[in-house]
Amino acid sequence: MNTREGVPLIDRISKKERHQLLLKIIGQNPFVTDRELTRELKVSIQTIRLDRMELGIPELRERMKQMAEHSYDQVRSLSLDEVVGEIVDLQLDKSGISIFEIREEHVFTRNSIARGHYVFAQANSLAVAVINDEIALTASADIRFLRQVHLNEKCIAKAYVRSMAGQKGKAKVEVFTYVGDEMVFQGNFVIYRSTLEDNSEGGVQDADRH
Amino acid sequence: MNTREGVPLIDRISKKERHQLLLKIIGQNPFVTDRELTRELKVSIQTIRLDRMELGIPELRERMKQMAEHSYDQVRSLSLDEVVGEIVDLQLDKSGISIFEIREEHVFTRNSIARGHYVFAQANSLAVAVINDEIALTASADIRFLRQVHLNEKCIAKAYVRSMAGQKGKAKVEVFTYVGDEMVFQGNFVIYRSTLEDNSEGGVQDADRH
DNA sequence: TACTACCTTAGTACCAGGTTCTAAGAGAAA
DNA sequence: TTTCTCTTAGAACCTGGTACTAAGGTAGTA
Repeated sequence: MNTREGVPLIDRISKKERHQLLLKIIGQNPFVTDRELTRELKVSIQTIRLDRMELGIPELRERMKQMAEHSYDQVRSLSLDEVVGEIVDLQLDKSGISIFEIREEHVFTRNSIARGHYVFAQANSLAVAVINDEIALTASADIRFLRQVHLNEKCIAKAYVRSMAGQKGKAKVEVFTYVGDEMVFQGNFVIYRSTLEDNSEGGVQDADRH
Repeated sequence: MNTREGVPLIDRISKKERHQLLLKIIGQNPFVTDRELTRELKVSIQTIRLDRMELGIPELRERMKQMAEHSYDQVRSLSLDEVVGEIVDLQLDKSGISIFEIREEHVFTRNSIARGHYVFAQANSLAVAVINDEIALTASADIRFLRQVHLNEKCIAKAYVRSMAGQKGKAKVEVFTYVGDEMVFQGNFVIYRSTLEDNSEGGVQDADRH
């Protein structure tokens, strides 16, 4: 044990401890190089590399690549997220259907139950989308969460336009969300609509909606 | 101009065109190497590198690093996002305040008005957070969007626990959201709570909540 | 026609941050 | 003493570049 004179075990830590420390350091800062790690852990660069191998930690560049790819995927899926849920059927001013699968990022980590606002967001997005109007905004809503929705469940929301209130600027939309044939959510939305209200801005109500 | 025999200007494009193409290709796939680009653009690797220099496009590794750093920041801010909005005051089972700033990603691109479900999400998160319970889930809600919220506006949500319904498993929470001193949203939430319901699982109601 | 400017290509040296492999020493256990 | 694990060292090699020098083609112009 460290045959030197008075110095007994100064900062000599076990392999296991070093591995824990290594995981922690890389966890906190994934952009650290092996050379920087030698300074923090006081071992040679070869040891660092053996450690990474044992722990299955890829090299810095690979770590960055994975993060970059991950973020690229995320950005792409977020930009698709104009609407929460995928609209699979849409009859403007009549009805619409959207599908939304509950993933990790939508649930409480404690119990894997979906956060209410994601279920709401799907219904809200669909209620807005189904209104054939340039500007459609939620005015109010009356909602019920009928049963908990869990990780990996697929929510199918169906929206029906119930009343156009004589073009008076508001539409009522009813949304039912199902998992399988169980209803998990029900909401009555009142949606503001812009067109044909007071000033007819002419011809925009057929603008491209997808 | 291409002194060879019959072949006139076959896929000989101008520098400008090549630059446009280069930008497009890297835009579509930031993970492309210079070597791969030589195959797509039919020029030498030196030309590719001169082009990148002129256009100020960094090398592959630098591009990946930037994306990774960007996503790292995002992930960190997202993981704070257990709750939509930042909770600045919390008196469990009594009241809470959260702040949420409307950014680009929260608005309709057309008119920069916040999507309703973000405003709802802030209120819903706060309503759930204010309940001092292991498991708290939204059962139903009655909400009003009182005025549109625009890009860069700061929403301040205040939640008040109105009734504990005699520990019967439900709590009523009222949430008011303001921009400045204007009320923009109001919601009445009914929140399921787990503890002290039918089976007393003992001592968990003081579990760490932050 | 020659001169000049620009574009393109080739090649070399060098770099960071590694992998892979061989080898050897130190300390502890059998 | 031998054996084993842990640690360190060093060399060869890899990818995806940068930085720099040099040379050839092409085009326009005097």
